[in-house]
Amino acid sequence: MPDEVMTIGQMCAAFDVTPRTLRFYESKELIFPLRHGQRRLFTRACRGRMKLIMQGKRFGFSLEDIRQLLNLYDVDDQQTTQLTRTCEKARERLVEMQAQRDELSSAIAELSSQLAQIQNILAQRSAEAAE
Amino acid sequence: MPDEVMTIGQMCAAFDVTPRTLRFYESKELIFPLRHGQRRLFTRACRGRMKLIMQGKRFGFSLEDIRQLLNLYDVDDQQTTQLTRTCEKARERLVEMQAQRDELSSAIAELSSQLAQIQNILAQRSAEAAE
DNA sequence: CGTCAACTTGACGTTTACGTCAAGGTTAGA
DNA sequence: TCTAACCTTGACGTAAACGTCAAGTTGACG
Repeated sequence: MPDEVMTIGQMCAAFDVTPRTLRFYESKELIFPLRHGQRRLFTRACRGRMKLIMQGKRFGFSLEDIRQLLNLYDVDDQQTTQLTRTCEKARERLVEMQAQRDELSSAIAELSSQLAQIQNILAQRSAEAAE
Repeated sequence: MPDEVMTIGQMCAAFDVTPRTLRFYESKELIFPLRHGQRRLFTRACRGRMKLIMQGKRFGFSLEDIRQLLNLYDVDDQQTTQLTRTCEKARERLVEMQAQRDELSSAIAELSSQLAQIQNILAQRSAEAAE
């Protein structure tokens, strides 16, 4: 059952993406569906890769980054190289993400503060108007 | 002195942007430099707007959002409409930014955890290799 | 007067991750 | 057998915010 192969439509439903997305990923060599005639057939391996792709996207990796990481899986049987490289990439990304979050946090604080100021002005103004 | 007018080069130095950026902003009607012949001259008002633009960008507003907010300043003398509208926009943006930060935080947590897992595997493996 | 740096407009290019047709092939069910 | 649903490739379009030429002007300085 889990070895059942899936059509593109089923894949779309399963991963909440469009056919265009899956074809695009294939064209970028992120997934390698089989063929039955012209039709694509997505194996269990494809689904595994798709899971990793979706995760990678959440982490903010580019598709090209993801492709490279996925390729290491294939090439490196022992997977030690792969794991080491993945660690490096993950650490780099973590640093970026943390920096991004810090910047975002301070921007949030700043915007909050400015919003409060404006609301003060408006409150005063409406108080004056009520005199 | 503060009413001194600036060339595009001086503006670039002051705001750390390229000439292309300033011309682009003018074409998008975010700033309205004077002219001396063909040359652009950036007034104090321009610099004020540029400050707001740079802030807006930090907050993640699009240039189009920023343009609209800036325009309200000009149109609305009493500025009450402007301030109210700005508040709305700011609140909307704050919600988005907070959501973004939350998502980023959970992605960071997830990636950290996965990184830790991989590092465990590698640690085990190198321990085994040392036997 | 020359020239060099700084300025101008115009227009096409870049990036990423797909969206959106168009035109046609295939297959399952009535 | 016919049709509707699903699939295919190909190719152009989209968004944002500029980058990157090219070719021509202008202004200050020596």
